[in-house]
Amino acid sequence: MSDRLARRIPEPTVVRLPIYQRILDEISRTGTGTVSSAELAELAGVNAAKVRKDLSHLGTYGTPGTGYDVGYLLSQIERELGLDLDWPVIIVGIGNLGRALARSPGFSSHGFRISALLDTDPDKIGDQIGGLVVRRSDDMEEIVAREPAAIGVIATPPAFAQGVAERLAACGVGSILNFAPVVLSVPRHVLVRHVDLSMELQVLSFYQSHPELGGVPRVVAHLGS
Amino acid sequence: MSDRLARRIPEPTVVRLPIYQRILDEISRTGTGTVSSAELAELAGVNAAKVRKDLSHLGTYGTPGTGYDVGYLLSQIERELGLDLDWPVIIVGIGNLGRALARSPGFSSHGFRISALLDTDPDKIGDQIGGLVVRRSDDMEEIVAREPAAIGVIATPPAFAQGVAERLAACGVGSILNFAPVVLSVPRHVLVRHVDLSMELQVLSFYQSHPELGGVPRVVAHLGS
DNA sequence: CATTGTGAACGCCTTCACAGCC
DNA sequence: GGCTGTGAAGGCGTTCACAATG
Repeated sequence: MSDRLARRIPEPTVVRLPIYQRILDEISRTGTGTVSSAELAELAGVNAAKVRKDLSHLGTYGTPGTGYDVGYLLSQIERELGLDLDWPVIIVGIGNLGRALARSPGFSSHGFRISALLDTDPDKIGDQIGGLVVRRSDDMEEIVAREPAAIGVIATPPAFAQGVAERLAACGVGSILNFAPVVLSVPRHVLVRHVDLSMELQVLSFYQSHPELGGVPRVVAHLGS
Repeated sequence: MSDRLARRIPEPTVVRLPIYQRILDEISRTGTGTVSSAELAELAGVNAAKVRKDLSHLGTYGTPGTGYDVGYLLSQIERELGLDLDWPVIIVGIGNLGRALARSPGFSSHGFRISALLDTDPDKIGDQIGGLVVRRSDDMEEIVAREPAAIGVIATPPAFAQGVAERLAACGVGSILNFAPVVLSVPRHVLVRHVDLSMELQVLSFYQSHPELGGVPRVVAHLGS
């Protein structure tokens, strides 16, 4: 189980990999050379068995009696996540949220790179945000043709999200991160993840109105589902 | 199965309830009186069996041969989610994201109501955002004592998130929505949900670098879990 | 001797399929 | 006839527990 590729990795594991990545990245800066599954589990808020099972899907990177080499494990996880590649991101909808995302460090590191900012509002077009100029949404096709984007981020009002999604898909964008509160319909080959901020509030209000069910979730990464 | 409370509702179902809620809310505005599980499923991007099973956890609200009464089902879901209650929300960290959240319609509807905006930056304190004034984070205890908050939203830089979480918990906040890229540790009775925007990008880059695994997720709600 | 990797048991959500009902 | 509610079957991730290993 240590070499081949194309072995399937369960989605819950994929969602946890970025957590391990961040933790290992922090540990690696403090100089520690090794971590055990128990330590990683503690920091990630999960149990040790899960950590070992998750990591076993990537390969046999641990040493019995010792643990995992931090730097090596980190590099393997980053490779698995594709963070060693270049991921141009195009953000459509430069309202408050779009602006926040454009300035977010997480959108400009580890292979992610914002390639364009698009909006329809003439007042916003031409604005500079983090070194990029906001351009006309109408020019999406032309812009992406010139410089392809791998990931499209939709931060528009809900009414425009489906249309934007279709155009992004037609432009060849491979995946979409959707912040608009609508269910998108896109070609089968386009991957969509949906982050609905107010949905999160509603889940919290559910559990807070049902203290009987209280003990259910401790920490949920989602955005995870 | 139609009356009692305290029957447990699976977390995946809870996470889908807000989706149904939004869809039913839209449908109810167009006047349609009835929906079938198949129609709801189509709009929610899931299958009909799941819709029926989900709804059956709330009660027996459907009519065989007809479907569900939109208005009635909507009101039942909203009651289940606690949206008929008042949920004061306090936002800590008024950077780009905090500002975006403060202005987000989803944070000021359906029982949610922003009760305070907090930041440590003297330049921001006193700013008006959506009718509220940004106040000093140092005054959190005093502010919450005067007007309790049910939900705390953390939109601070990662280094401050754990400290803010502890203070929110100490103030009696029942649940926390955390946007900082750190795993929070809080008292058992405090519910935490974590939304990590850059984690979402990493999940997308994973699937896009592994086309072999391509067919795995179609639409993921999570923030989502 | 501490810790990994993993087969097996377990639990839970999803999907099926159909009886029951309008 | 159309559609719901649900028991049963199925699938899959989690947890257990321990043999294997440095």
